[in-house]
Amino acid sequence: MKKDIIFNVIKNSPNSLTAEEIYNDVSQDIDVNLSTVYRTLNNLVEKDLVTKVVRQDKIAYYELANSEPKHYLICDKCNNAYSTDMCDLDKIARKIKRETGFNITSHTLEFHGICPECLKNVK
Amino acid sequence: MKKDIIFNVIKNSPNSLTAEEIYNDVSQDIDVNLSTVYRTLNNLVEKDLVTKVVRQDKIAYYELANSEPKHYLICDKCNNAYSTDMCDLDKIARKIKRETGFNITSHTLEFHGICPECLKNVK
DNA sequence: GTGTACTCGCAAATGATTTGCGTATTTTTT
DNA sequence: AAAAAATACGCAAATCATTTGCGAGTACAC
Repeated sequence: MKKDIIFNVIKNSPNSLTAEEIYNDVSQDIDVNLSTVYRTLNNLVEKDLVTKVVRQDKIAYYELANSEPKHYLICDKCNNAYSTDMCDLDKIARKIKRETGFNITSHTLEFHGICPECLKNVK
Repeated sequence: MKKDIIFNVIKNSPNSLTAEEIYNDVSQDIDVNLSTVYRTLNNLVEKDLVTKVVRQDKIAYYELANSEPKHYLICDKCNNAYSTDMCDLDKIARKIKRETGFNITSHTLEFHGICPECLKNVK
């Protein structure tokens, strides 16, 4: 069924995707409705197979759950998102847990700025 | 003018506010339209007086610019947001800049989990 | 005083996402 | 395998935060 096809698109994508990107991709192979994509996506998120992250642009991005942490470098010029694992947040999370008693289960981190590509073009 | 009143609400609030919260607050004193609040907010953000952060709930939160970094502990039960500065992201940002050439200008960090209050009630 | 620039309110538009509902399609039960 | 129960899906309309067009009101400049 369509759920598998949608899930595969996410599984095979190196970066997180919007519902629309997923819809466009899936549409090339099968006939599907955008609302079905959204419904399926919510389903996959509920089942913890997919992670949904809302970024500053207010659009939800989906990616495989348990894939590496959701830390992005987002270029404010070209709007591309690069992910990075260059961050030791787990340590910080543990510290917060220890010192505040807040039971942290997930986190999102978004760096904004200008990517090297765009920096070149500015000059 | 109304811009000052709106700005003051933000200035005097210890935590970040939604447009609607600001609207409700301001409405107690003066007659104002919600679209004016939004327009003013965008204005203040443009002038770098106010910072806008979109959280995972897809709602924009506004706070005084240059106030401490935007790191939140958000409880998924009560939905309260606690801010924390217990994180050394500037160091990480510098490292990323150094190693990738990405020119980072800002960042947002959101921890999700259950706050100590709600943890108590669960049991 | 007349022009020019803001500031606002109001109603309508936007855009991502959700939902109601009727119809297929699959799965379970007998 | 047929009937019953549960899902999956398309379509159109609804949602909800936020934005925008437009016309009226207000302020400050020449």
